[in-house]
Amino acid sequence: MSAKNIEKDYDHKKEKLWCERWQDDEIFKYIGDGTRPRYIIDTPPPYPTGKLHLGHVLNWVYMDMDARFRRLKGYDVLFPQGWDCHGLPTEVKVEETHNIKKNDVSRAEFRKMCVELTTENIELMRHQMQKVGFSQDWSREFITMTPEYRKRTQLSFLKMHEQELIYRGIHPVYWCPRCETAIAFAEVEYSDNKSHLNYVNFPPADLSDVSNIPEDNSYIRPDSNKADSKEKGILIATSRPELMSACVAVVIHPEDERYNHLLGKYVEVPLTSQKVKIIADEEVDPEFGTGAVMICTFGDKTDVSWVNKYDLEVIEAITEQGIMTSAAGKYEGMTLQDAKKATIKDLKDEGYLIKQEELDQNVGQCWRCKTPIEILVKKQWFIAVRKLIDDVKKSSSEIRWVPDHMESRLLNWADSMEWDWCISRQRLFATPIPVWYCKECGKVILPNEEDLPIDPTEDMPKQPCECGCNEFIPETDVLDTWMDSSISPLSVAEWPNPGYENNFPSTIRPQGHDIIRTWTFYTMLRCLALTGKKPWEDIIINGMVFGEDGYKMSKSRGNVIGPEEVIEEYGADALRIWASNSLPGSDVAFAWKDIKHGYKFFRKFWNAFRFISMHIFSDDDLSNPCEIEKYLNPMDKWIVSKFNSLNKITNQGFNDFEYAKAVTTIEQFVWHDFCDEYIEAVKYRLYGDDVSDNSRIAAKFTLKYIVENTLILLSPIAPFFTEEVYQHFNSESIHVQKWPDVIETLDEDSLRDNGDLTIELIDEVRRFKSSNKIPLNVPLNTVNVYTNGDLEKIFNLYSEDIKGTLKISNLNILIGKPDVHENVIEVEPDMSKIGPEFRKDAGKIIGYINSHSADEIAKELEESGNLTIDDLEVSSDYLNLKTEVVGSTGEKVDIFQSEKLDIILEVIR
RNA sequence: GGUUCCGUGGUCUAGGGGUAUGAUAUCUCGCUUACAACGAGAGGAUCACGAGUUCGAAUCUCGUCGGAACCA
Repeated sequence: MSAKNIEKDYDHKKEKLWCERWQDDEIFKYIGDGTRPRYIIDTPPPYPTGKLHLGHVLNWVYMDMDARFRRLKGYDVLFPQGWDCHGLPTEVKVEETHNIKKNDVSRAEFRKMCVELTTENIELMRHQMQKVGFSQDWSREFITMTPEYRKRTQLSFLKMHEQELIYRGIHPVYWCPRCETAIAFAEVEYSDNKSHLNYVNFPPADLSDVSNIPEDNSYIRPDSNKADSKEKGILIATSRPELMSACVAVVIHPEDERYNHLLGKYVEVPLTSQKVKIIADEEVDPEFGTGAVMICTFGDKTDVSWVNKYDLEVIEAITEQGIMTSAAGKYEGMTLQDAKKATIKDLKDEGYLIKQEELDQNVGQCWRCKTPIEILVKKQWFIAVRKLIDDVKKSSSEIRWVPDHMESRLLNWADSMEWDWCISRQRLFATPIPVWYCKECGKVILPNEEDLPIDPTEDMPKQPCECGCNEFIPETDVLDTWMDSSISPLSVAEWPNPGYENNFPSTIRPQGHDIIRTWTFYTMLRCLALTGKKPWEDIIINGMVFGEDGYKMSKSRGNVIGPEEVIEEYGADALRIWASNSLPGSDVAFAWKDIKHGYKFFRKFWNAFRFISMHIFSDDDLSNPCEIEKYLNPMDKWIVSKFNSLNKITNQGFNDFEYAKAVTTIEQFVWHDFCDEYIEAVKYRLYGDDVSDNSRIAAKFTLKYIVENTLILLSPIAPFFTEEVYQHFNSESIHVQKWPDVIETLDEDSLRDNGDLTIELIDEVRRFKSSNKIPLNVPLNTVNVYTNGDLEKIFNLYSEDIKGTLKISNLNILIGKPDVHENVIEVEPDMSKIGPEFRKDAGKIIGYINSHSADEIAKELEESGNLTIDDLEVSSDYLNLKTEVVGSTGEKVDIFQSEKLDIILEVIR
């Protein structure tokens, strides 16, 4: 191969050829036979929207770098990809595209349309993922809408039902009256709203006709004795007067002196006239409104906890559609809004309403349609989350969290669980709840495991009910989508097939911090319930992606940038390098300049490769490292020792998920140590006529070694670029290579340090040239380096490289000082020495130095060797003296003093 | 409202008891037989504010203010 074949510029458009090749060669396939240590990734199954966004990219770049790194380290990596298909957005989209309502067609037909749309979207996203270079084993893909997956979800339902961790119960649930479905806590969105706080008089109840006053907290049904609206009872404040008909008690703070004489007394609810007791609870804020609150079924979450706590009755005043029921009396059939207006008007007319004031409210609404949610009492299926909280917390402590502070999000959430997890959904496109009810006795009938998956609306139980009845009512509700995705590590391991334990728990769960309270929590819970084990060893959390404006990327904010536009212009590797240059857990801002920076880095690396390609693919034989190593000169050893450091730092960076550290260290090494310093320092050996063959071959060998192996370190981050270059060295893919070994014989700090000092000297001469307006390539006649004994030894070792790199004809490295004067121009206290030594007196010394001129101090030092400050003796060891040199003879020389090294240069042009 | 994270040159960022790293932008100089989309140099930060601990605080502690995210 010769230089002619290397393109002038790196072409990122070639990336797509490599993805095809990798897929064809199946180099990412999981073996799973245990011959190599296993590394299992519990890949998140994204919702197939059809569009990959930068949040996905960040999340998947972490996974992909991890997968590729572990492969280099010899692991058998299982990196699967799943799709979490079920969900309301798809149903809505299908209704839109086909211009239908879901009930216009049969359940089966509607589901078919959803499956079609989802299949298309998966295909699109699969393709987009490959374009970013993600190295999943696509033969292990899992799709939650398939029969195989549905079988697992339903099986997990049966298993948990057996353990009585799943139950059907009457329970308050968040309900969207528009979507007519229960929704999970996580699906409730809160938004600030203006509303009114109504001050309503609840007059004292006339109990004269009531024969038996209940001993508990039950309310008393309306009777003929109607109270006078004007009679002063208790003034309550409410933002939801339309729920007055569902009022079952009034609650005050136990220490509120305005009201506590009323405790246990009954008041009459205006308009609907039931008589309710006044009770006390600490939760009431006496400062808010009037300090007296009505408890309804259910105005908000606190109502639910009070109803439970005080064993209050339940009055259902709202239907699933958000319409008032017969319990609402004359308001029956009205919408909530109409009932509210009518109630307020009636309260006013009848003299109950004392005043209204504006109220800033934080209203819970449906995340999808933004309709305010209600709390209804419904028969639903639940998972008994609270039984498992302690297990989840214990399991969490056995998992390594990266970063560790993310664990507190899970623990705080687990501790705040008040309700169980409602898993029924009144939708269509989801895994059916595998249950029938006996038409006769109402018994819950479950299918046999071997018959799964089933759809109770299409299949029937194989046996009659115990009561003899052979007619069944199918459960039409379906399962919450988290029921599918929260068994992903089990699905990845192909649970419950024999041998699943080999691949479970997963080694790692990579995910965003936004779903710790959902996906993480549910997965831990379900895996514990189903296997008794934690789902993963490690969990690595990525942050959210922000736009260039500093806010989280979102459509509504209009700051979204798609991966495809970045890839088109700068390539996937530039995008990946942006993503890699971040910390787990921290949010990452997108910035075009970061992308450009990555792009520039690849150009720089490409050019370095193009340069060395002109030399290393030559007639010189570089194939015998053992032989060549003998001829490595000090500069070669320096760059190899620096590479050894790089190897260790990146290894540790990848291992600890400190990707930013890995990528910046590689960049620094390539750009500065290798390109700016090493390549410049070997040119004379490549081009010079008076250079030995051995020296030339050693230089070429070193160039090749560094580039070839640096590519491997970089390959998890930039799989395309590194493959493109690596192909010039090896016809095998870079992604099936091994992580390079540290060359122990060349892994000494002295090699690195001495080389660094020499580089510093070379830089000083360059600075000298620059400040004297001498072009860099102009040869210098004589350079005398005056320095101390330590540096003299080092520089002499490197003298050939110094001469060659800087084109110096005569280089003399001497101990001592040239015939010049040195003037002290600045004295700085060296706090790192003065502090620990003089402790409390440190301030005195600093004061002395600041109040005396550099000249005075220099004079004192010269005369007595020390500074005498009161009773303290401070030698020059504790001071940093800045000096300037002035030539003392008439000789035509340039004098240059280094600020960093103990050297003075004397240059004769 | 709760929880968590974060405030460091104009902008972004590393570090985390001894006057601060790097990037980017700006200015100056230079065509290094790979790269001018390059290289060298310069200027530019009382490390959000206040108190405490300490000889010494950007760093530790407490408080205040500000920002963001997640959740209610």
